[in-house]
Amino acid sequence: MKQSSNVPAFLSKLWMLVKETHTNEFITWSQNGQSFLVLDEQRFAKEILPKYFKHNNMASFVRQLNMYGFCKVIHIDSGVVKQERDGPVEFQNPYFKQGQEDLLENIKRKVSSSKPEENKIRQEDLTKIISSAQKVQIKEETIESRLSELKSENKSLWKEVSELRAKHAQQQQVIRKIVQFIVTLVQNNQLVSLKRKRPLLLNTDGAQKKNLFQHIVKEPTSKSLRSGLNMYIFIKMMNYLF
Amino acid sequence: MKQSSNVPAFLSKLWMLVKETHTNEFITWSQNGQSFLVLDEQRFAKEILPKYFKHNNMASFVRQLNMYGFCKVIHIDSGVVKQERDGPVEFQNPYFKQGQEDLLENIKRKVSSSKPEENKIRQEDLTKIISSAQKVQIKEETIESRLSELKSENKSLWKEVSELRAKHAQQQQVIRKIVQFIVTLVQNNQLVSLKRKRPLLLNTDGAQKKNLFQHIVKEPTSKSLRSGLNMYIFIKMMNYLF
DNA sequence: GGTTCTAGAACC
DNA sequence: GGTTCTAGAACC
Repeated sequence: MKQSSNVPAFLSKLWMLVKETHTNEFITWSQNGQSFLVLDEQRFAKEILPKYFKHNNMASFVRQLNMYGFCKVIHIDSGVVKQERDGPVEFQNPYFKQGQEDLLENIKRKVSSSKPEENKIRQEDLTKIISSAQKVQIKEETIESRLSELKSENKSLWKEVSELRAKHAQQQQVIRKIVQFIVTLVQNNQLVSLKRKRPLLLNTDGAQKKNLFQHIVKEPTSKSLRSGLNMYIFIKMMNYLF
Repeated sequence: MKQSSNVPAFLSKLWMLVKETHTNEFITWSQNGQSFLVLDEQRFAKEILPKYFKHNNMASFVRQLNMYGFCKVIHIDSGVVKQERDGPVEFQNPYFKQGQEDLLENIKRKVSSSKPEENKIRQEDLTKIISSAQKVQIKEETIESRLSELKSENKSLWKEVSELRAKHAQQQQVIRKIVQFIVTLVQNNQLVSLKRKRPLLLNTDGAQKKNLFQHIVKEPTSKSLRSGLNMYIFIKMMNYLF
């Protein structure tokens, strides 16, 4: 089989109508066979149409033609649209040509009302967009909240760091003063009464600790430690401390 | 003047067509005067229409009727739509009633193609929505970035706080050890050689400082300070420090 | 997929 | 605002 089963009823009937000679008084091919003409619209509608279709309205016939992609051919005379009254009506479709019945299968009926779907899709899309926008907004609010918390925490932390640094500096000062106080005591020979003889430890492992001492005591300790005895007391204390 | 100047040409012509007796063969009021009938559509279109309008097409006439809110009246017989072939066509409009010409001014022509505007508005709205969504997204990214920075800063701060606290505790320990060391020295009477007699200051203003001492020295200082002389040295040191 | 009524849109 | 061609949409 060729295409007859694939062609809608309307196209088959139209093809027959245009081709059949006994209807050529009302509907026939145009001179070049590229379109067809309806010669007497009123009689065609009332006498011919009901023989092929379930109506006798030209409007319904035209609706079907448009449905299948047929367009009315506008006649132009010298650049001016000239639609002569009661003249023939001409319709054309790129796949409706005289002698080329095989082209009919290319004519497709336009899908019925795709717009509702499009509108629905648009509404769905809008709904999705709005929904996701709300989610983004909520997320943003959450982040803003978290940001606010972090800022607050940060502020507290900076404050604590500042206070701790101050405390640290203060304690450093306290330690320095304590050591200086002891050094002063030693320098004033208030501990001379202690007469024990012990080896000077500074020469053995004091080198490493000297830096630590100097870091704490502004005054160089060397002056303070002339006496081996004072040095002994001092080193004992430092060993005790660090 | 009443309403004649406010009524569109089509409505005036239609009113005239329906009212005039010489056209009643083709177009006239229905029996109850609530609608009008076109009795012979084909002859009406070809013979009457061109006398009143610039065409002879029933379709154009119907298009205008729809444009002005007229609706075709469907005839129903015993629950079934019965559109008798070649029967009269009936149209109705709530403001087109026999004998009530004053109602005509209420009939408004439907606005021409409001849909393009709606579509444009929709597109504009969509554009705005998308634009604002992008802005929100950019804002969110900025906030996320700021949040990340803050988190990082926060982490560093927590680390520094931790370190400072440790340092503080360590220094506190150092100070405590220093003081304990000195107290030990005093307890061992290594400073007994200093024989100066001085009043005991503790009784005068030592009360406030006692707490401070106890805070630093774990061992109660009272035991360590049995000797007035040792007490003197200790207080001197504490005065020096704080 | 066919028929009908109404509306959109371009052009006048 | 009017006319024309085409399309939407409901109903069959």
